[in-house]
Amino acid sequence: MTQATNVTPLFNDLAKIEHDRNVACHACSLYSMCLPLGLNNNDLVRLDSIIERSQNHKRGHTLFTSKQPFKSLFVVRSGSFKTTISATDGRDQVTGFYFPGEFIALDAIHQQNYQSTAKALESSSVCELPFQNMEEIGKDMPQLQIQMLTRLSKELASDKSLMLLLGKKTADEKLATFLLSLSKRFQERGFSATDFQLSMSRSDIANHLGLAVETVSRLFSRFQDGGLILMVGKSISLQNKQKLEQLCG
Amino acid sequence: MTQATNVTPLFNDLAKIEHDRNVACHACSLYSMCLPLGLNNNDLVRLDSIIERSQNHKRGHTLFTSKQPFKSLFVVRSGSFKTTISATDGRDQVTGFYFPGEFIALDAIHQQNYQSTAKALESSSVCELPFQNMEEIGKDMPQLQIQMLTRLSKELASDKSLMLLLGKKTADEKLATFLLSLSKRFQERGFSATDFQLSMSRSDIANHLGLAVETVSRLFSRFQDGGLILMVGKSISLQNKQKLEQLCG
DNA sequence: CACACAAGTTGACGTGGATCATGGAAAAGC
DNA sequence: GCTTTTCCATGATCCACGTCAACTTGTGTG
Repeated sequence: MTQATNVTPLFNDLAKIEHDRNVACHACSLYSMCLPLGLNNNDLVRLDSIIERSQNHKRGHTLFTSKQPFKSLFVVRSGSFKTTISATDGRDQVTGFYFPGEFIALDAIHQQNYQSTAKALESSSVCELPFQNMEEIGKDMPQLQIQMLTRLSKELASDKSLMLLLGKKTADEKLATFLLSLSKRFQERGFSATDFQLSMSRSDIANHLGLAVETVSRLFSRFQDGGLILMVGKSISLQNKQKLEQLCG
Repeated sequence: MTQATNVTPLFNDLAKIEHDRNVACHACSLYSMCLPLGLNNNDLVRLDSIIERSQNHKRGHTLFTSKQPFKSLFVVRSGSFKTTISATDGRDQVTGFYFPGEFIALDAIHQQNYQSTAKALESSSVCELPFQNMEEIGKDMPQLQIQMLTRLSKELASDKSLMLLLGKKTADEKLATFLLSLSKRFQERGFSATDFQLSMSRSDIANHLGLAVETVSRLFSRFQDGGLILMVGKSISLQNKQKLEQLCG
């Protein structure tokens, strides 16, 4: 525990990054990794005008649920979210975790309804993009359309990697891959690539990776014993990224 | 075997559907489920002009491989394809099977390179859409852009379902889900929903579902013994769709 | 701060499906 | 045609990970 106080200040906490609800895209700290990248000033203002910036959503708050009518796309502004889909018998699968600058609900565009359920993992906020309006302004903004295609394509690619993970990897490989994927995404956002908070529960992680909670728990312990990581509650520090990379397969 | 000759004429064989290489979109039998749907005549002609229609690709032919520079999207015109991605150690995952009217390589848009490898499962042909040109003409054709978004979103949704399958379902549920998904796609294309050819090998199926070949083989036998299906080589007939649906979970 | 309840850890044990092994059937090459 | 190779089926065995159970640690609430 004394160790914890040592380490904590370094750890990223995405919920701690306060965003003024009224901050426009051009002034947003996420600008460089968000949708508006590459738009000219006029277009940016127009995009800005259709965006609805949310209040804070508390941990556990449901952004939308599967079967609700599809109205808007969402971009995480602060905090983090998970999405899940359910089988008929209630089993569900965590299909993704979403961090600032990332889109939620892209899989709903082709339908009248959301395809999944999105929940905040911590205090979080989003930018809401009413899809009707996006279609409308998109007609005059080819650059925006390209951006959207790119975003969708990127999520597609990462979903395919997850298929490889779910279908072919062992438990160790799964967890190592997961940790490094988080690491990379934090780094892209200007945070430490080695020290961060896991905003999701062990059981969310287990579910996402197709494992049992107990297995994840044991693996964290083994990784720690092996000097790969250092965990204190939800804070994790990657001690040996090279070894983790070897483990990914 | 005598039974086989009885049944065979009914079975769909996508490779058998001959397409004149020069047939334009408006005259194509896939029109109603393909990209151009909803375009006006002018736009259709313009889209038509950038499409390069391929020769026949033989079974096993590689359309593109991962790491090759991304140049074009492809739409299956006849036959079928599989896509795979590989782990560093050579293990690979069949990420999808593609039938007439379906897009291949949507996950490559955001990168310079293809993210996966695409192989023909049988004698097949494709329409090639050079992406540069698509971007170009897309600027004046919002309807085309929407179509593209919709297509991407649809694949995203089906990938999420596959995650649920890979992460949470038992072997029986996996296979039942797979068979019904094929059934649905054949039906959408105007073919029998119950009698069709499996153009992919057992091992492709196993790989795609995160199972061993032996397991798939055993399951086919068990399904047949249980009166759920009737198989002769690569031809399958779904005898009890209702029971299969119950099995999906 | 104490109480209740959810989340996480760890051990013992069981099992679904992988792996290994063998033989037959179909397809591909010559 | 014959040979070779790949594909498929089925039985015997094994093991990675799930399940069950008991305990500890965190967390939110009045």
